[in-house]
Amino acid sequence: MSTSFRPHRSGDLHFLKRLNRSAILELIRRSPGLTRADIATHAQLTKATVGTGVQSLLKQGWLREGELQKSSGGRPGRALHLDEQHFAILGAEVGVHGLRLVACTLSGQVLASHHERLSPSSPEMTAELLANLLQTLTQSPALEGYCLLGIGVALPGPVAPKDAVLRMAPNLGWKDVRFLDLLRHHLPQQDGAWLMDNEAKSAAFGEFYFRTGQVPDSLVYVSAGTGIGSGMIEGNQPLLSRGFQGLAGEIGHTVLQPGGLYCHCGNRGCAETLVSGWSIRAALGISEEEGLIEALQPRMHEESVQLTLRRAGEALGILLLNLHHTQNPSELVLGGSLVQLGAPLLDPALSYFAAHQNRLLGTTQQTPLRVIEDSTFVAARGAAAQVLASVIHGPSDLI
Amino acid sequence: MSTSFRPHRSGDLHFLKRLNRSAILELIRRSPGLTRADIATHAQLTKATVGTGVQSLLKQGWLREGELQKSSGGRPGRALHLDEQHFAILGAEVGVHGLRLVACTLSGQVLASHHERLSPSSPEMTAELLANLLQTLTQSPALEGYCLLGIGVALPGPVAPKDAVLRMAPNLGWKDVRFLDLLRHHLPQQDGAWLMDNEAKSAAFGEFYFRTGQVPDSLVYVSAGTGIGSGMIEGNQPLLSRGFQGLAGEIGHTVLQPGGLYCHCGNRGCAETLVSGWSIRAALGISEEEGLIEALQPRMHEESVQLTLRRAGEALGILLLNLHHTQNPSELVLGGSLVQLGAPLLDPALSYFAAHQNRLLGTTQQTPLRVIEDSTFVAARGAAAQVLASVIHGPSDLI
DNA sequence: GCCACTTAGTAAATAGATAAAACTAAGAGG
DNA sequence: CCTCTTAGTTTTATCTATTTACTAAGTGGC
Repeated sequence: MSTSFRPHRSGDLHFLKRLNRSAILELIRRSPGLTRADIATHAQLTKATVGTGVQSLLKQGWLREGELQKSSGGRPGRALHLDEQHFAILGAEVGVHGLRLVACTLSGQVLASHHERLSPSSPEMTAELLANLLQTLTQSPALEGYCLLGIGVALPGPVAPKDAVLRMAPNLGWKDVRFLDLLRHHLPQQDGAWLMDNEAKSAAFGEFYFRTGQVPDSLVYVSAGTGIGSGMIEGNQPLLSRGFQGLAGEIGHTVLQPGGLYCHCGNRGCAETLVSGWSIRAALGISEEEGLIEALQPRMHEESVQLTLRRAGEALGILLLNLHHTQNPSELVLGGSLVQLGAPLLDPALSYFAAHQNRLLGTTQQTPLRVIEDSTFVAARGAAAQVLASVIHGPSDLI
Repeated sequence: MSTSFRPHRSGDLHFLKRLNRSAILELIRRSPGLTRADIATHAQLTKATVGTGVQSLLKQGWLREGELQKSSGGRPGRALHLDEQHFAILGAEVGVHGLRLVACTLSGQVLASHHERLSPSSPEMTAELLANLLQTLTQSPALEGYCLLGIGVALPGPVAPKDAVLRMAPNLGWKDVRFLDLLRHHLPQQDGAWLMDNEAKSAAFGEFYFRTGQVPDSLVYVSAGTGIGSGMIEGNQPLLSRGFQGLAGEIGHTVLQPGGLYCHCGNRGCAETLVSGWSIRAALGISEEEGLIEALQPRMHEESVQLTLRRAGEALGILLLNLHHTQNPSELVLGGSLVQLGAPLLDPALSYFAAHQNRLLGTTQQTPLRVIEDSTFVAARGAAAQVLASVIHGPSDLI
């Protein structure tokens, strides 16, 4: 159960100042080119408050002034943009088949990236390798002159909400790993904000946070790879929920087929027994050593492959529908390596979801579902987004 | 899809004052008897700020001073409590088989209640009847001298998140009903805060908000009645998510049995086809007119009844497990009329959940699950709790 | 009983934030 | 060139929390 004594938010004048500065920064982040006057309108602050806030954000290197706007019968305003040349954030994903690293700007633009294929190894060795790769990345010429805000790490398993422990990673064979501590041991000089989260949650956050213009009210990211995970973001909140034990979003272990096949977790009929990298491998006799996509490419015409993928796709469709009826996000995003299997898997999933989602309400309004073809760096970039948000909204002295 | 332009929170000095006042009030609400000094410690405010805040809350009728605390070598502090004699809140639930009304104090203590059995009728007639019953309730002697903060209404169906529309209530035969507007038409003189929500969400909120002492980090309430719904509250937030179309928590329509029985929503294999008041009636040939519990009581020994309830219970267990793997609350609460069916339904559910919940993490930590035997007024009281929270944290001038 | 010590709570002065009002800047349009 | 409009800054005012000093009210040692 739990239940620390967590009072409601209170604050002093400094807190208020920070709140308003971050609101200004978020507005410009979402809508580059806003003027001070626009911000005053949208944030419900006075011109004076916005003026001083913007001034300090300019000085601190968060913003830069842009061109004059077109006038419509008055003094033209000056556009404000994020300063893309001052701060950068590091993000990394520890995946079952390799490490992915990115460095990106405040807007999420990738300055440098690296993808290192490797087989699962111990937490310690993985942390050491990742530390070295991060060290190399920070020295890349693209990062010259940037000030690093921190490091975010996405991991393939549930992460406990408070104490930064990876509870387990079945496909890596890890259990109760304090990965950040291991990493920090090899990167002692790197300061700033450090955090880690489940990869689907990092990905969800990044897909939400780095979007500009129209932003959905809520978004669920479904990560379909060796396992199936999900993350939800809602209400423009800078943090996203991990659940009590870090199990929030573990939709791969929701039961879809009572009495069905045994899952590696010991339960029967988990969604992952129907749709996941490992269950497809098991069904089609593909070893861990082979790449799933590469192994299946030449066998796509086989009937057993088509049938397996169709069944997996239907299960994925059910998962999407169940998310619709539990979280009901205003947008769904589907990523992960299984997406590369293409139509044989995705068509049944998408058509099941499209056909069933409106039955209950009897409407025709479809929840938009976006499929990310290449999600290689999505989780790593999302982890960087989480770091950025924690700096902007947390107790940092950089803002 | 959606996506209004929703900026991050900003605020002025008045907002800050309100924020601190509500933090103080929430602390005392959760831990009656705290002194000003305790509050200063917990809320991280100075003694002076707490002092002036408490003073104004005393004057406005939110708080009252209590006894002196025991001294431990210094001036004893004075205990602060909610003023239980000044404000009251009305809550109502429109159920399939009747109306439930409560009036409660700031701590959730029920001052007066009423349960009116009736069969489904039109929204207009129901609203008129409820208005009359509320009117009567407000004139009950127990409410003498109380100042009413507002009215909350819980409804048996998805409520759209923004525009206060009951999207549908399958078991009432309603669709797109602006119930508050109908109700207000018959209660024009009643002012204060008005709101409505889905009954499971109201119940979830009330079970969380009116608890004192140790409070769970998150809580999911599962309402098992004619249909199955759920609501989740998390992170001490004063509001709870309805999802984009109001479908969040509609776990009764998650698919548990692909290709299973047809549900009234038109899909197949929804959880409600396995466990719900209507599916149990259908399976055992019990008409809408009879009370389900009353009809089953004498038939409990029949094998078909036992089998039906066992199967329903297993499905309920799967639902609980799936919630565990999607939301992962730190506490589960099970309520609704089906609870009255007792062990034949509950035992399979609870034992399934207990046996399967720890498989993934391999721990022995059990998520506490509380079964509410009599949840008659839980949703109505929860709706009142929502009103109270909206007054405390909203833009009211009462605080 | 006296006195040092401790903690609770209040009062007055101070600091720091946003707001309000006045002002300057800069363009459109007649 | 003048008026009107909008953007942004400066100055002043207001408001809130903090700081500091103080009063209140206990404990415990002597």
